[in-house]
Amino acid sequence: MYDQLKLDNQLCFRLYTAARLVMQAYYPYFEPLGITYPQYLVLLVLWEKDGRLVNDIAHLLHLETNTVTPLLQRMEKQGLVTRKRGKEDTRQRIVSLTPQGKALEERAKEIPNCLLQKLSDKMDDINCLMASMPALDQVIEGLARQTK
Amino acid sequence: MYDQLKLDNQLCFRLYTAARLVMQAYYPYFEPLGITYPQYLVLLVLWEKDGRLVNDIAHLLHLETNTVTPLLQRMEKQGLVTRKRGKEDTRQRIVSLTPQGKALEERAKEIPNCLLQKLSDKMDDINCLMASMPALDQVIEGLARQTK
DNA sequence: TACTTTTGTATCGTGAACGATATAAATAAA
DNA sequence: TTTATTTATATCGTTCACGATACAAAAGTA
Repeated sequence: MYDQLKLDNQLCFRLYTAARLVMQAYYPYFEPLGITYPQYLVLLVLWEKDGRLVNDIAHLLHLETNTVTPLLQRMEKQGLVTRKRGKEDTRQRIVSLTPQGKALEERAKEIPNCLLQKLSDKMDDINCLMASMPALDQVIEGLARQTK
Repeated sequence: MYDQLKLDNQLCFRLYTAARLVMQAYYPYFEPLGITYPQYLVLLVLWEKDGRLVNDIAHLLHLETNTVTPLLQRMEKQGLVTRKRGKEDTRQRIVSLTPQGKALEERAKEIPNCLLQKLSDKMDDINCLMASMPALDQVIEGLARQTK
């Protein structure tokens, strides 16, 4: 058994597991809003700046457009966004929030705090991870560069 | 726009993105072996100890059995594992490595180092994250507790 | 202008991930 | 011993995630 192949030694396994479990922790709050975690991410970027192109959203989230397109189609069907064709460039899709989509911001704003409260006994560890966010960003940037 | 709803402030988005990008970084190495990242995780736990039950694997990976069962079925079809019924308890499935599954360990052992080399210019950040692994484990434990 | 390439999005197929549900075997209770 | 409950897997339906591919519009080239 090679040490580098032990689950206990693998950073990636932690990231993979932590990401999934945090998403699961979000779901009790998403359910009343009728959204999923990736849909929440799309809403986050649209709440920051409305009327974006599919490609912009995909880049911001480090996703492929063939992931984002069906995601947006589902969100359109649910009445959260509209997908209008671009005026000058008719290939483009301009994704905009509907009133319902906008209204969710108010209802979502407390969710991050709720999650933190759930983990109030792990506050030291959370702070440690918060402090590592720049390092995470660097690694993400390094990995994103590879695939270019 | 609420600060806590900015993508830039969200730890979870980093975890989600980093986990996906690390998986993508693995794929060039997985492709010659014909496996996926979740299949690699199953192999990791079987290389550590062969002949496990579906439930044990699921618990170790923090996955549901309804995720693991189809995963193992695909791995069986590819000839990486066998799934034999338990002798005493016939509901159980004893998952064991085939010779091919065992043989992959030798070929996989250098993969983690290869990944590290790819990120050699981000070594400081990697070390920072390695140092945060106990914090990540604590948060994972905290979140896993919630869903029980 | 006609042709080629690039760009923006969409479709398709496959493998996760998970909630809900099913099923059969093992265990506990009546 | 019958009945009820728990346990170990499995099946189904939906949503991601992504490689491969398609396609039409836009931009560049001959």
